[in-house]
Amino acid sequence: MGNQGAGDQSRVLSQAPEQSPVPSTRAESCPQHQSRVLPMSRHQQQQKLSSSDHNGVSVIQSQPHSSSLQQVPKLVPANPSAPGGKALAPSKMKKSQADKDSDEYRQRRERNNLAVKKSRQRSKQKAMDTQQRVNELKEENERLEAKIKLLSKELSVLKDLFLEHAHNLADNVQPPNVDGTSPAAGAPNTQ
Amino acid sequence: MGNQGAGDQSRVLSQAPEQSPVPSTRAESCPQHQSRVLPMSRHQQQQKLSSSDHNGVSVIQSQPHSSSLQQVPKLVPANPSAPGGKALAPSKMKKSQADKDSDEYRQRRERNNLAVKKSRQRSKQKAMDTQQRVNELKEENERLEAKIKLLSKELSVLKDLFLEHAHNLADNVQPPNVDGTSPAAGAPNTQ
DNA sequence: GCCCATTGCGCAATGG
DNA sequence: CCCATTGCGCAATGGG
Repeated sequence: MGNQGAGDQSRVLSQAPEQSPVPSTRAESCPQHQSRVLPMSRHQQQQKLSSSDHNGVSVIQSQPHSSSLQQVPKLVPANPSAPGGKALAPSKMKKSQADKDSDEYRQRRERNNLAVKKSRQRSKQKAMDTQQRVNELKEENERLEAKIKLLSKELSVLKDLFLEHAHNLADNVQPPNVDGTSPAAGAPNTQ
Repeated sequence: MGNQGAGDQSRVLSQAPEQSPVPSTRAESCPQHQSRVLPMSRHQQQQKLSSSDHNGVSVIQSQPHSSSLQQVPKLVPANPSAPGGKALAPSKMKKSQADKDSDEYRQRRERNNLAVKKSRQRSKQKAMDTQQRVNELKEENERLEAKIKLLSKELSVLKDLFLEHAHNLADNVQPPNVDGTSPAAGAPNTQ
């Protein structure tokens, strides 16, 4: 959605009502610029790991409302427009073009691109780690379940043994007594 | 990297060596086009969830080598250039511009953008689910550990009881018999 | 104020 | 041909 252009000189086709809720600042001109050699300063490693370099992309950016908000130019090519109010003259705008050609701008972009690449790589790694953690935990879980099973079995065996023993006592120690008045060896608690 | 421009009509500033390792296909003109209202056909829901709509971005695309490979135009605005060989005349190129303005192209882009948004949303969701899974498994683990602890304790208590009982037997059932010839009530297996 | 990190977004290539 | 996924660059924004 974000796309909107002011100086569209052709191709109006069917729609294009030029709605633009923010009629303010708009870029008109649109030279090609680019072709930057990119000094690759900074860390200058130019890893180029996942290099595809598939396409040459030129991006023409118009700072519409962002500038109208009179914010700081941030990374964007020092937006000298937006004098204070909003919606400046729809004339000269090749200015921003120059900004994009600026050495500084390209450097900033380059650095940001690296940062982005790094960030994404980390993000992906983190995701993989999390998945790995899931697998580990699942394994651990199975181990624990098995142990529980074992312990339970052991416990039941021991209890049975106990019971049996009690019976033996009842049978051997007090064989004559059959009326059930025997205090011990009652219904064994199966707990 | 990829960026390069040919038809910059003004503003050359300092650098701009116009290197271009791929002298082939290049876009020159650079109208603003855009302002596309985007019919939002297809599903036309226009969720606009994370809407920022921060900027209007025009992208001028040159299909350098990809076209030289004489591949199918894919999504790119039907690249009629690349007759067969490579590196075509650096002249007319407003053609591709028209392609980008094409209704079809915009529709394809729009659909792709939606697909991308959807895909990313799912991806993010999946990541969150995985994280959630980790938490659940961790909890489950604790539960199991606790259970193991409990069972172990129970088992040890039972064993002690067993032992004690055996002692009692030895002491009460056969107090007179001290020579150890008694068959029963030997050393209880501690197992 | 600058820098890096993160995030949303659009484009294009590619896989299914 | 369509959609899904992925790599990438841009810009906005957050935190130091």
